[in-house]
Amino acid sequence: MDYSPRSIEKKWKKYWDENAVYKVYNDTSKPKYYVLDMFPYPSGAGLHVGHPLGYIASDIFARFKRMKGFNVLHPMGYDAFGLPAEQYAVTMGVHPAVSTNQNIKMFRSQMDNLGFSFDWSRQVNTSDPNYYKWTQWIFLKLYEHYYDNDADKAMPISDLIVKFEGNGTAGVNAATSEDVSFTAEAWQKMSPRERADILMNYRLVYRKESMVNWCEALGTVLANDEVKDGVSERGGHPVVQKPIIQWSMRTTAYAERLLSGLNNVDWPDALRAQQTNWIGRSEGGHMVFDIDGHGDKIKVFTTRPDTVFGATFMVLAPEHELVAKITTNDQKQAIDDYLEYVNSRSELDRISEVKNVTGAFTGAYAVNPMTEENIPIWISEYVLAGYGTGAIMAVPDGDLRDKKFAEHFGLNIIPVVDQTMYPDAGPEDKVGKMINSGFLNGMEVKDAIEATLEEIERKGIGERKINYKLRDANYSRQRYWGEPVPIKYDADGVDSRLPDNELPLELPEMEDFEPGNSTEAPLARNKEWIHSYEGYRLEADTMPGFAGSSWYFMRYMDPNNDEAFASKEAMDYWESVDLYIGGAEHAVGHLMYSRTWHKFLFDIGLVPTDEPFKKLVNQGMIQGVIEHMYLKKEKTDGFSHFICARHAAELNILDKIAKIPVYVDFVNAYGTPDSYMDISSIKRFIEWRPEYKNAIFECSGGVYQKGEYKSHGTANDLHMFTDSEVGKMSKRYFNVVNPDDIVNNYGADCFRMYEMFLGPLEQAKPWDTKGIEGVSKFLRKLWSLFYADGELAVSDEAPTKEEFKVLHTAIKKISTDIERLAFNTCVSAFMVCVNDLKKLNSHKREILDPLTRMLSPFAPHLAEELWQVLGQEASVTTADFPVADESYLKEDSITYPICINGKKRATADFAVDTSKEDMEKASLELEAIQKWIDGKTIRKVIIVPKRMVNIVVG
RNA sequence: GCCCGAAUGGCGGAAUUGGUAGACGCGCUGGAUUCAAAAUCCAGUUCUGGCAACAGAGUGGGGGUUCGAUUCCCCCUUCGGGCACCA
Repeated sequence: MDYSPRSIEKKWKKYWDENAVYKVYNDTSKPKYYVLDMFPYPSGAGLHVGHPLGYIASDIFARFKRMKGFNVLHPMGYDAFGLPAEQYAVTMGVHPAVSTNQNIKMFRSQMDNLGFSFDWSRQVNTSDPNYYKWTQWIFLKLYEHYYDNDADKAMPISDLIVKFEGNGTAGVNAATSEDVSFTAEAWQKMSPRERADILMNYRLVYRKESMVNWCEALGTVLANDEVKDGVSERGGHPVVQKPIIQWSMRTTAYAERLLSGLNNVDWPDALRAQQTNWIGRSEGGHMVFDIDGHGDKIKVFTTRPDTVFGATFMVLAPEHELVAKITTNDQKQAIDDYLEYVNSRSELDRISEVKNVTGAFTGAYAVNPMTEENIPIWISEYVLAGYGTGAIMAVPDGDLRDKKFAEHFGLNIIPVVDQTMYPDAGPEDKVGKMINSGFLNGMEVKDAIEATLEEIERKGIGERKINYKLRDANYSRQRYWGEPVPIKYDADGVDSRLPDNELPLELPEMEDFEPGNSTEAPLARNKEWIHSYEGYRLEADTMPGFAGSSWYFMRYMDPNNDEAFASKEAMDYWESVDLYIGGAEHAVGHLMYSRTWHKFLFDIGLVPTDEPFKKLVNQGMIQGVIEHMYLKKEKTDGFSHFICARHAAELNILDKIAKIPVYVDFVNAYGTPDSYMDISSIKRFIEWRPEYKNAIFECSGGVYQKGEYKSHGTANDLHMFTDSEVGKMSKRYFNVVNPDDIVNNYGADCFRMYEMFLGPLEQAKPWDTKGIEGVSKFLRKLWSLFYADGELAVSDEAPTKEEFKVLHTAIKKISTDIERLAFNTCVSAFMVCVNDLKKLNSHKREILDPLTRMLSPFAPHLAEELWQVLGQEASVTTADFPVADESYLKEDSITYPICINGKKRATADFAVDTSKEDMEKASLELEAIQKWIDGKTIRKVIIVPKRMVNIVVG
């Protein structure tokens, strides 16, 4: 009988299905382990070989843990709401509900092809009303809480109202959008609308007019992490800043805990660094400057209070609220012109022209509180409205940007830090001695910072302050395909929540779901739905994609509960995710939002842990080979003109060519430095791209056009080198390898093992289809240990010590390597083991039984089949993972390298119990060693047990 | 500009706490089998010199610590990823 992966895999897939082998029960008698994959959004593109990498790794680990006696939760679901799903629907011209369902079916069938051990009965789908009911419910919990800075946790808004009624804002220390203060009496006198507005200032999800990233092409607001390089992450459309009334989530309230929590998780350093950067904590102080002739004051944030004596001007963000107030009549025109210029610029313009110095003078002056001197107030783009207070004290001597600004506009520069003692330091380094700085003169910068902070606190003109780059997340999307926000407004605009028993607030069916070209959301067009509640108007914006994905991992614990998002018992048992595997692209988006949600749910006692994901691993991308043809930018006699890549280099015209990607299978020897196209490949190319049917193809040997090859004299055929590089696997590079094809040719087991064999899980690595032969060969070899010459070969004979040694070496290596997720070396260990057994011609049951169990996480279908061949009844996935017996690994004697000054010069066998003295003596007497120590003194002899003998001579 | 990470044969990559560098696979070379091919099996494969035994060099480059460094420390180069006027 030959190894036939197709029939085996079909058979066992059916068996697993029918016997619900992977169904998980909340069986609290066993220790639990939770292995999670980042769930996919069901796009229409289908999987390529890179996608399943993380799923395969998590599946191997989940199966391993299961065999080690853990009750393993290993679920899968779909992130079906949100922009990508809706964009796909819009481009395909179908309803997102329809396309989402189709895509889910396709994903499911592709995943089923690979033998994953997901418990599909726990599947979640974020666009299912039974699921998003709880997304809305958690949203309302956020809405009903505020962040109490003193308690350092979320507290009910109802508590806050009690405080307002008693003492107004006195004694309230909470995270807010704006500082407000009022008395209890004032609170009593407020209208419902005024009170509602006040409370909004505290809620953890709040509605407010704020500057947002508006993407016209997508017709919606985007969160900061959805904007990359000034354009939308999805589609690369321009993004502008625009003031819109919309919902936000007060992530900033959790900034400090999001930062400190990173110390308690086992995550990759790169990811932690990225989140740390994104949070961007900086210590400094607030300082208040009087404005000459105005009652208003300007508050600034600075990390360098010590340099205040050198603050020779101030800069406000163009959007700063005081700009209009303080601008003098003389300067009004200049300021208006500048504001118009600022408004005309997109995010992309701002980013690409960072170096340009621009600004305008308001005509007003502030008073430097230390020097008492009047300093001019300017506005400029380089001061951001969203960070700090949107205003700075400018110290040309302490900050390069301030310096450039001062030089450009001819403003005063006072040196305040003498850094001559630190020749390598720049102005941004906090070192040097203070000069021209009154009471600070002579102090070191670090001491001066402290002294200034004490001084401003004493004077009452400022205080210590920690600032974060992290911004509150935009929570509204002016799109159709998302969770409706369960909030209604009365005629006065007073907001209120829907009661729990009205949830879910279902997304209405709409034929016309496309985004409008204004900021009005599609749901606003559905008048009937909007006015579902008599006398009220429903919120028309929907929630962003990250809403549903911020808590889905808790739902898997108890997916069908309609009393709670998950029962307390289920959560107390499963607790949190032990291992989370997914792409690094979610570093600051999904992972930041879910941590915030989780900390909030922890604060209000609804989840048992503060952090959701204990250990996290980013799987690396599997890359493809991209082959380019070189096309001259200018046509020749009206024809497109392709040129051999090497010939173009010889002619030195590389700057005059465009690279166009072609299907890799048009190219001979693709992926190598010698990849090239000949006439038959060119013919296939022309068939694919008829617009080039008359194009000229030129290499150093000749020219091909319209089916005719004209040699330059040499007899060579057309041989056009292409340009190979390794890069993303993507439709636009025509280099996508479909896992279904690989599975059809080699089987899922082979595909799984090969993906793991390619390299370390976390590393990017190129796909090479040829290499899979090695794994395929290994599987057939393994099969031949069970069936030799088509006959069942398993024998009940007792194995030799040598056979046991081969087996237990592999068990030891593989079980430690699975634990550290080094699956690539596991596959190597399997190969070594099978090769050795093959050499020993070993077909013994006592060897093959543990080998089969050990194989099961990697090649589950094949392992089941072999398990049955061995005469076992139940599924191998419920068997125990073998344990290495160290007694077989012990050696009677060990071969030691004998080194002279660290260089190996001989080897010698020593019995394990040989004393160090005897080993030293024997080593020095070795003939091969004698010639190396001849005439030299022996300084010492180092003996490292089980490793080596090193003789130091000199 | 700032913050991470990486660099090992022709290629993908191995190498627990510093202890025989190149496991395993691909590719390549030679051989067996075959009428022939595929498949399979065996042997070889870091570089230089040598028929060989063997010798020398060798983990991006330069320095250091050590009996001994792919591994630890300092400097530099290149590549990859992230952030980007954050006061």
